[in-house]
Amino acid sequence: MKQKKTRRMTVQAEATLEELRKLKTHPTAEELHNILRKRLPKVSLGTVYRNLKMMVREGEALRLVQPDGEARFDGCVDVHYHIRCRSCGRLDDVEMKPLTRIEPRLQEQSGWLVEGHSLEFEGICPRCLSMGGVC
Amino acid sequence: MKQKKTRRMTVQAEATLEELRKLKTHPTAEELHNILRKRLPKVSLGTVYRNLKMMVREGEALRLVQPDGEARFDGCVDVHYHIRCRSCGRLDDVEMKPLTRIEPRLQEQSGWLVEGHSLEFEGICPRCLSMGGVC
DNA sequence: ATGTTTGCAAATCTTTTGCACACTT
DNA sequence: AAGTGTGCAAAAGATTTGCAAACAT
Repeated sequence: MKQKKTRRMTVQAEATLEELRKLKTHPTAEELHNILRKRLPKVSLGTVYRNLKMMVREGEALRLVQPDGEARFDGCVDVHYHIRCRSCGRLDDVEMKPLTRIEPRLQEQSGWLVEGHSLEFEGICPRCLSMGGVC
Repeated sequence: MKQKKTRRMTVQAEATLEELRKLKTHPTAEELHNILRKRLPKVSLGTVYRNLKMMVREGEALRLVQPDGEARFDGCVDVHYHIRCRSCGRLDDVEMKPLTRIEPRLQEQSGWLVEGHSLEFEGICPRCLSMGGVC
């Protein structure tokens, strides 16, 4: 028979989820690691990755891939959209209510079972605009 | 003064663009490399990457990042959307006309200069559906 | 002739994994 | 006590880069 595979609440896992939820900057694993080190000086990057992966699997966090392939993480799992700055790379949330009609419509005419969508904008952020597009 | 930096049309670059445009499967660099080898047995993966990067920079191809961070390339640069199968990973084009109203609307109320968007659906493809979700 | 592109291999970068030990339950 | 999570370092996978030779202009 199978093992129980019960999930344990360690200080590392707890702190990771907590800090991620606190941040609104969609940090990379490494950025989050640096922040966590202030509380837990010996926490390893590998552990951060392991816990982030668990959190994503359990639906407690989102994993967002950047154009360069690096991942950013989001502690808010409600459906929402993002916008990325082409100049400085920052990733912000967007104030826009979720599109609810497109999924059923696509499902009808496509033959796919449509289970979700992600929408990401790109452009230049206010800060970079005020600095002439370079920041 | 600056160099000219003229782009040269080598057989490798030409074949890469040609094969990519022919394919509708959004291949990875490695998949494309394998296809190219049939025509150019000694073409290197590095060269494929270099040419793909140029093509993306010049607006001749799109680079699409997958959840695992690996990139897929698309020789069609018209605005269009994709859908990814959660089961087998395939990435198809979607028949849907581009959303034209969301960008200006977002720009007005956000303070960003909005220059583009990408929309990607996910679900289960017809083939996986017919095989019980596993293919 | 000049300067860009190539093939090769080594280097880089992000993420994963094996292992022995610590810790949660 | 049983078995999961951790830290560390090594491994893996994708992409980039340095270099000398080949090639396009």
